[in-house]
Amino acid sequence: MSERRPKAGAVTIKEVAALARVHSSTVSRALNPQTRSKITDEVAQRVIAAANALNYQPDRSAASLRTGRSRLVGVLVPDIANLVFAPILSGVTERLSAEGYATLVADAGNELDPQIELVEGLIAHRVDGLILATASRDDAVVARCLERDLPVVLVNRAEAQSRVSSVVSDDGRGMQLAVDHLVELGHRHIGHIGGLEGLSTGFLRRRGFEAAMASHKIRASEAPVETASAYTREAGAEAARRLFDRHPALTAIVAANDLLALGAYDVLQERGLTCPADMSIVGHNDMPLMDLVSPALTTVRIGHRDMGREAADLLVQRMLRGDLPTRNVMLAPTLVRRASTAAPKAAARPSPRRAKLASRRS
Amino acid sequence: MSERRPKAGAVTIKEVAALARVHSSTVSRALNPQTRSKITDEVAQRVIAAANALNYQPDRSAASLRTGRSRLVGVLVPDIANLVFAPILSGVTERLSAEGYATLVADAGNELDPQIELVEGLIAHRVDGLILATASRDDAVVARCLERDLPVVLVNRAEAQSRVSSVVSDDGRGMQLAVDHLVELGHRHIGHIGGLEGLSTGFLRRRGFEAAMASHKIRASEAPVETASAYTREAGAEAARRLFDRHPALTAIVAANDLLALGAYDVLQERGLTCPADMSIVGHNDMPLMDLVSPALTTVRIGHRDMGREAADLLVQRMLRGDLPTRNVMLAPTLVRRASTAAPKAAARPSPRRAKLASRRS
DNA sequence: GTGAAAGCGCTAACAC
DNA sequence: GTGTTAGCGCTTTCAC
Repeated sequence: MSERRPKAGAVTIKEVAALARVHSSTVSRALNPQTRSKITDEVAQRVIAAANALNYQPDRSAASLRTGRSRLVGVLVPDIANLVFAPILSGVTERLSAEGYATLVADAGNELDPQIELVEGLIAHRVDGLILATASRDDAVVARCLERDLPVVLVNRAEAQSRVSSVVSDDGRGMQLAVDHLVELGHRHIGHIGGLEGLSTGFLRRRGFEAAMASHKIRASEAPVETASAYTREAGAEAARRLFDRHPALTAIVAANDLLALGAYDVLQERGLTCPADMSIVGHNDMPLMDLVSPALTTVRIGHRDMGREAADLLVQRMLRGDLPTRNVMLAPTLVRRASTAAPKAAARPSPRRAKLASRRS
Repeated sequence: MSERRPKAGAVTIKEVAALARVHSSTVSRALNPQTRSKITDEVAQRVIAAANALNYQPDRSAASLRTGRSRLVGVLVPDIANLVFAPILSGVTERLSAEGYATLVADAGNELDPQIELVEGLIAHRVDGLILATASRDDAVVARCLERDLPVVLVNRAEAQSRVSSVVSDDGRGMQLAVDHLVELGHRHIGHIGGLEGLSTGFLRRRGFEAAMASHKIRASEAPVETASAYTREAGAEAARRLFDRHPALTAIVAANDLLALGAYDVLQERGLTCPADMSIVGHNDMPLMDLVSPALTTVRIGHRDMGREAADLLVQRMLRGDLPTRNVMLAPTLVRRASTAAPKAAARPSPRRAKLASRRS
């Protein structure tokens, strides 16, 4: 018929059936844990022996066609080369493969159109579910999946309305930890390099920063915010420049993520300033290697691997039963104190309160 | 029949055919670029309009079952959380998705059994080909794929015998660059922290180191090697300790990769030594962030993203035509000079040649 | 408990 | 150029 070259070793269920001298449907039943009980032990053993002898692997695309379930899960990440997604992917694939699912990874960027296109491609492969690390606060991909009744779980970034389950870090709490730490060191003029407002991480961390500053009775005018145009070192540097230029009294920066913080490092260097002597900096994420940059970055640690695992668990449950309520899991972040934060220079703006707070440091 | 919940929007070819008032096979032909020419333009337009109206996506598992081709490619990485594999994956998925393939990523570790199991799983999904970033110098997974006539391309690590196509960096050349640089700075006692000898990277870089040292007429006794038990910072630290303890005259280290070099950093720190004043260190790979560690790491840069792209290209061609000769592509590495290398301390071992070489530095 | 038979959605060989 | 038909390999209903 076609010129398709049959893969050597692509053993079919019929060959196994012939070897075990049973019907192919019996082979199917014997090999499926769900239906194994319907078969005599003796026959089942014979089938299993035959399957092993031939190194039989059921064709999943045939099974998928028949059952409507592919045991394939799609994962969309905005940038596979960005270091924070590596541990997320690691957690996701670990858990999914343990549950018998294979993972289709798509590097989808931040634009909607390619994302939709990639999702359509994944749907064409009849994925049983989707994990999105790309979600915006109002995500069109989520809407599309909802229409199609395709199980989805969000990871790292959540939607504003909780239409689907998600696993994220408690971003507000993370910012409170960061600000508390700086205030404790004696800082009162703290700036924020914000992430994109369209993403939950950008939005909630900015709000968390403002709330945390307010909780210390610091006026908004002494808590300036500059929003970066992307989660990159370069965009972080640009925002840091604006912040430093407009607010020379600043003694500390809280960045919405580590890459933005590293951009601030670059600006300090280009201006001949040093961290933490001239400026304290706090990041967010604790990406790999943040303990080795110079100065080692004080940052809010998120358990990205756990986040990936949890998201995979949620998705597996949702794929098993479609009627489960959506769950929005928040993981607790922790502050990792390193060398990029210290008390502000005493000379900067002497004040009784300042001196008192500053003296607290060990 | 079954209790399978039909996915909303899972439009079949028959529905498209009904809407376009043609037979399903005509729809298939009209939508397939290969067979489109067999159809009248007018009918084709009608079919395409109907397909768009219904948002039709052909079921790839059905097509796969019929054609024997799944448009699925499996990628095996030894550690998805290891930063060097992120850019490789990025290049691979970029190129594969451009060619219409989806990528099944498996985090396979370094053990053979789980690797085989994962590959069997990928084969069950009827992948059209495999990209292995996991290969050992004599790889059992490759053997298995060869038996099954499954297209494979190796990336980053090659086999000793070139049974299949591969894309790797020229590891020997990389080591020559590293050693040349150190010798030029005045170093004569240079140690090597080697990678696993069972992997081409470990084996060829160690041999490259020895050859490069010999090319400078440095005796093997002044070019000691310690092999690390894994490509990790911790294993690098252990090997560095052995090297320093046994060869106190050493003034420089060339590590088989960046992580091992960072392990050497850790040992210098624990012994109160500084790099590059007391010891110069060169890495290999130029992973992300190596410019930001302290001191910024001098290292051999490999174009991992390009490597991934090339490997994907090779695989696509191999999947199209099975009779292509194997190709073993070597990418040229470059040396990135940063702050972790400098001339050895003049005091260390004064000698006329040493002084002369050292004086060369700018 | 096992066999027989149908059919998932698609494509390609074969008619006309 | 288009319709008809068969069948990819599997699972599941239906018979016995």
